[in-house]
Amino acid sequence: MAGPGQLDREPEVGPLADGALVEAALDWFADHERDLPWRRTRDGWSILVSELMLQQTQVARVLVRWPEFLEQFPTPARCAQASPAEVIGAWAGLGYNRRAINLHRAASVIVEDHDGRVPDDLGDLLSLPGIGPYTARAVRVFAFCRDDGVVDTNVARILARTANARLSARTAQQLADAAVPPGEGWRWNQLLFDVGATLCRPRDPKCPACPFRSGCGWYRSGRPDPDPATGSAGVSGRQSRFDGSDRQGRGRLVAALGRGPVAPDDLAVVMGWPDDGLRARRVAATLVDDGLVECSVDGYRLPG
DNA sequence: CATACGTGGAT
DNA sequence: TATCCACGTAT
Repeated sequence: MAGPGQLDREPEVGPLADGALVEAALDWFADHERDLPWRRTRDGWSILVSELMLQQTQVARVLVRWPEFLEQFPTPARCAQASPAEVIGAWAGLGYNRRAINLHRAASVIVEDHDGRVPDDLGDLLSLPGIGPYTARAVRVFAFCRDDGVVDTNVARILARTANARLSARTAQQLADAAVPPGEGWRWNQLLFDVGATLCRPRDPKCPACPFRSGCGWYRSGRPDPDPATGSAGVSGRQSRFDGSDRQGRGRLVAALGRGPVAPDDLAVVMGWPDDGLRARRVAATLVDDGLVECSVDGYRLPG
């Protein structure tokens, strides 16, 4: 069935699924593995919390916050028993506060539907609030030693560059899964994270030091523009400005509520829009919708 | 499929 | 000082 269209088809098995390349990469990892504390546990809850934090926060800050959170909420049951306000408080400063609420809700589902243990079934994990394709597979691989491919933005970039193609989400996941050496899911995915973080950077990638260079389609063709990672599935693009955004006001309100309730008359000032009470109430309503904030005639507070 | 979502660091 | 960047999920 050879035809003109075949060359345009996305690959089903990429260059990473190659024995020699796998060996080179595992050797590289043995010498360059980052020493991160969550790599020393296989506890499902600890892994789940670390992955949720690492979605949005730099490693340096998670290093401090992860053990603190787990000390306060060492199990799904202890998290589910706490009030949303306590979990939001423990999340303070990490950003994307909706995820604190989702974590609290996920803990409740884990207690009620899974006997208090983080499930290892992909569908069960995906059905938990705040857990999508990345986190579900990360938990399966890093807590339960499954052989899934874990596609974050770094892995998505590696996949696109080695395949020298812009990939769809489906193809990226397929390539990632196909590349996992059987029985080596944990090591393989951790090493891809480290290659992405230290070598296969968005700009100025360190190709000469990369264990994948001999099989990398983009490198072998001379790294032409455009970078195939640009616009490939799972690779982050540009973002809107934060200063003056609704997000900024949401963050200010949640931070203030962590210190105590806010009266209706203070809302606009707290959110940073002293001359726009309408906007303040509108944006505060989105936080109420998210379950992050409660509102009454007395004012605003975190949900007890 | 494009956009909203937070905070801090890098340039 | 201003701008850009990271990070996956929900919708």
